[in-house]
Amino acid sequence: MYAEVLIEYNAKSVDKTFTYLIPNSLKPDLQIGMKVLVPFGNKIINGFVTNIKDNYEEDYKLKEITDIVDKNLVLNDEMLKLGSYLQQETLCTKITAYQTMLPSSLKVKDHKTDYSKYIIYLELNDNDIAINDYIINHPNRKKQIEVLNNLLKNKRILKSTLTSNLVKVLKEEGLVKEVKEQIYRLNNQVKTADKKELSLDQQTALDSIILNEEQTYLLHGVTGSGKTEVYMQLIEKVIKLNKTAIMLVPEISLTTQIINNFYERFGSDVAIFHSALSDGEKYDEYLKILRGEVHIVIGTRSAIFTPIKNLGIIIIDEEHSDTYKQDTNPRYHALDMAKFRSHYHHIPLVLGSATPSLETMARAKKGVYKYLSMPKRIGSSILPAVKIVDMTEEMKKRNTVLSSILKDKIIDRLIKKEQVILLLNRRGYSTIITCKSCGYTYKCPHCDITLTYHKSSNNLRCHYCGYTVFKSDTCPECHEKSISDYGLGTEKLEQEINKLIPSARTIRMDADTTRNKGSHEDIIKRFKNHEYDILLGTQMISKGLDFPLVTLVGVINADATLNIPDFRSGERTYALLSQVSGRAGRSDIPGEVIIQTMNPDNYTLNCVAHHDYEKFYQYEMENRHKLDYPPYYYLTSIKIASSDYDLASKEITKVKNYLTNNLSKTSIILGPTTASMFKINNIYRFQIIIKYKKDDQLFKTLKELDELYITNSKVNIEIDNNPLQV
DNA sequence: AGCACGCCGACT
DNA sequence: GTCGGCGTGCTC
Repeated sequence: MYAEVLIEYNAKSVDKTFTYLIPNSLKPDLQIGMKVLVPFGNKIINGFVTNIKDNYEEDYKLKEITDIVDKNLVLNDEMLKLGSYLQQETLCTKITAYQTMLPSSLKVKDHKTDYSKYIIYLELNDNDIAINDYIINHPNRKKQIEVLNNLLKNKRILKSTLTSNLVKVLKEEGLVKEVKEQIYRLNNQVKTADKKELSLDQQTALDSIILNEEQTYLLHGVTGSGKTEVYMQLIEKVIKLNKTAIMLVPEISLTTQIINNFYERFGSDVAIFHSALSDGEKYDEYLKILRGEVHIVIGTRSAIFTPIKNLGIIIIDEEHSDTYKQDTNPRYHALDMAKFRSHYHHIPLVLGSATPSLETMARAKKGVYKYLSMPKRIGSSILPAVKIVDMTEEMKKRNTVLSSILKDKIIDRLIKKEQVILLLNRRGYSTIITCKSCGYTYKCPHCDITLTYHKSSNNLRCHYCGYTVFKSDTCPECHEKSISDYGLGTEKLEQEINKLIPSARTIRMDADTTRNKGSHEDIIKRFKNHEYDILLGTQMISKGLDFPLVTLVGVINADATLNIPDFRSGERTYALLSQVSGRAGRSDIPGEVIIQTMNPDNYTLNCVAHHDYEKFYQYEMENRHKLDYPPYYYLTSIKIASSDYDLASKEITKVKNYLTNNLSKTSIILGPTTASMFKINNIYRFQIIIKYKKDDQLFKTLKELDELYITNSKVNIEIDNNPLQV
């Protein structure tokens, strides 16, 4: 018997199978879809079995498979097919596709590593005579006799409750043995809640979703309309049919409330799966899923690859979130993978959002997806009133950070003992540091961007490569003492608020204050406990949090997100601002939102203010139509990266010619241009954008292009189908 | 990816 | 004349 094995070297040049002999000792266990150890060159490395066959024709001296990495882990037929779909879609190497599907803890270096966690019990060896003799012969060994008597009564004792020496002696006498039992690290969640009464909208949505049928649904529900309850009752229905469910959420750390809801409702029937778990935790959750011990998997993007059997429904919450697309290789979108699985099992796929992506909404309008709407908040709470404040007017009054109306309203909430959330989508202290006398600006020497000033550490940092330099008072160019800073970051905002409203207790949440594990949850918990009055931070404060005391949300600088040069910046701004607005007034007290901007007439902002998604959608679709952008056209981006500027620019021209000669004439090829992040970490990037509606030549051509650079060590090609950013 | 083999420049 | 640069090709 022979096995075809993919080698775990992620290089295009070894992206093919190698044939190995299967030794007799492994024949009973080895299956397609298992990880193995094989000799390759002069090393023993990991591999992945893609096929097992009885004969081998070629005249080549074969080596034997050394061992199986983990007998527990086998990818089934669905997973193998999903893997090859992933590989095709993203043009990644085959081995990358399969590695992506397995938890990273299984990239075993030392193959003896066992990620299973055990609990060890002591049990008696069944030898009553020896035990009796021992007790009689050693009457003064009281501790040991106590243990033996205890064992005669209770069968087993936790080893960890006894001293190691005591255990050692009993084992040496041959009286007891150790028994290992595998345990899971995350466990013992107790079901405490029952299902809630549904509103009419919720009930209609729930009833409209047909199980056992392949269909994608868009569940369009405003913030606070109770989407989570619909998900939970859907899953209950699925479980009653003895089937299982996967629910994807954007980021686990930001959605702990959803997870807790699920734990409360479903107890230990839930496995969670995301990248912040430790290797051991991930291994455990993966095993639970593989062994069929849970019916529900909740997780981030990568959870779409968990091998849960008998799948009955897939739910993607906050469907519009960018986090569902991986921005490193393989550049897959979880939605595509979900569609594959929905098709494989003939089951529904539910996309939930308050602000659907234009692509999704367009498909819903065309009837490709079934459209379900929940336009009202549940209970007595209503959507907050939103006011746009013209900051050009405020600037004249020297109110550079807080408009007078926002300041007054904050003070009002402090008096009423209510809470405030302030969004500023830029971290650090200030965004630009320049010399007033010579115009010098600090830029990163490795990247093509300006450095951000961080006051707490008094240094300047590059937010792309992490380059850090100490800030001096004098200009490094002209040595004048005229360095000054412009632009507003969260750090400065916090300081300004402490200055303007000294009585307010503020807490800041951004990438800088949440670096340590658990700090995120800590900030949320302390704010919820009303240890603070104001939570300020970047977009991470906008997601899925439910603070009943928050009645005011302020957007400090709406232009920060609006002015990002990307065709999706309007869509992102709409989603972000609606989401953060949704944090206001979640309970009985109505909420209020203040949006500060230099562009008070901006269409997108006014749609946000009127909670008018439909109007925004129509307007934005018109723009997309005029400019041939998605959803009217598909996009593919091709980047050429090299540390050699001239080489990269030469190669991108070659790529352009190749595309022009091979793609269909209906496809639009734009560029080459410098990529939006032109120089990062001393690597230069040029890019070409392809816009197409239908191009039979596209995938073939992209593949050929990709292969042209297999052996080129100086130039790298990066192909991204349906990129989120261009 | 890693490693060996192989063909042209500055050195004990 | 040799040491060593990294270009090319192979690994079941």
